[in-house]
Amino acid sequence: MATAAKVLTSRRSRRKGNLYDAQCPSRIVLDHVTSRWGSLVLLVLIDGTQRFSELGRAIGGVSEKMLAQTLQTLEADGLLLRTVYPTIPPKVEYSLTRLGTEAALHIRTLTNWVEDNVSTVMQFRSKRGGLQK
Amino acid sequence: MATAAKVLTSRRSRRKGNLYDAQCPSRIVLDHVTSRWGSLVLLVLIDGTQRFSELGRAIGGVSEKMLAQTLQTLEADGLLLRTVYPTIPPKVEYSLTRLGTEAALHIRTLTNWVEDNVSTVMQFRSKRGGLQK
DNA sequence: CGGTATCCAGCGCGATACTG
DNA sequence: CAGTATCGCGCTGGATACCG
Repeated sequence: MATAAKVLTSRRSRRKGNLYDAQCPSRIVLDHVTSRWGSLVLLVLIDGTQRFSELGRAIGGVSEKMLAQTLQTLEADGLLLRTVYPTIPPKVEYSLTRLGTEAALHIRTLTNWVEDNVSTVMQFRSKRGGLQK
Repeated sequence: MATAAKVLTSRRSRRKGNLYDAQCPSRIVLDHVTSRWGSLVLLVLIDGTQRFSELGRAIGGVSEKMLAQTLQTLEADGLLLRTVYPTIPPKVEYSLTRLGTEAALHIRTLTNWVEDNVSTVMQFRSKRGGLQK
């Protein structure tokens, strides 16, 4: 139906950016804050400044490589601040910027909702008897 | 310092689930709703019921395989409802459940925030001159 | 139309080793 | 301590073909 197609088109054009494109900046930033380790870093840093190794221990199960990569990305996005103390041994602290704090609070809202509703979801899944993936 | 470790421990135990474990149900559900195509499906369905091919066209760039897989996952999670009309040609409609609507609105809040702030992030990135990944 | 089945290329990510 | 460099495997996901 042409009408249905038209409705869809108008719906799409109403959106500000289009997250539908993988190259879209919004999509990229969204991927950063919702990524496996990105979201956890943001959540941990809500509680305050942390050092590199503290972050690693607090999160758990993250390799140094992925932690460093994640931190670089979030810093480049302006979501967190990296402070280097030129001492021996070296000491580097990470904290949220204003932008990062906003992002982190949104992530926390989302994760809180998930945690509040996960039992409902799991009941649903077990009834269906499958797809425990 | 032992104290720092203690603080961290107490911080972690304060959380309800621990998203830090990849096998944690909460983490899995979070991955589903924030996944590449999962979030887009939820956003599109806020506007109302859609057929399989309509979803595909509305989202754009998604393969049939990934769309089907995403829809199965979200249906298994109880986030969306799949209605099959046994006609020829077949017709299948997808709509959000109450749970799915809640999730979708949270996703929309997050994506709206990202779109509102993406310009700030991009300015930040271009100043730094690198990491356009 | 609305899927499933199969194949396989790319790269995300962990493991390991090394550095200032 | 806080990383970077390199290698290799595993799984995600796209392309293609087929089905009810």
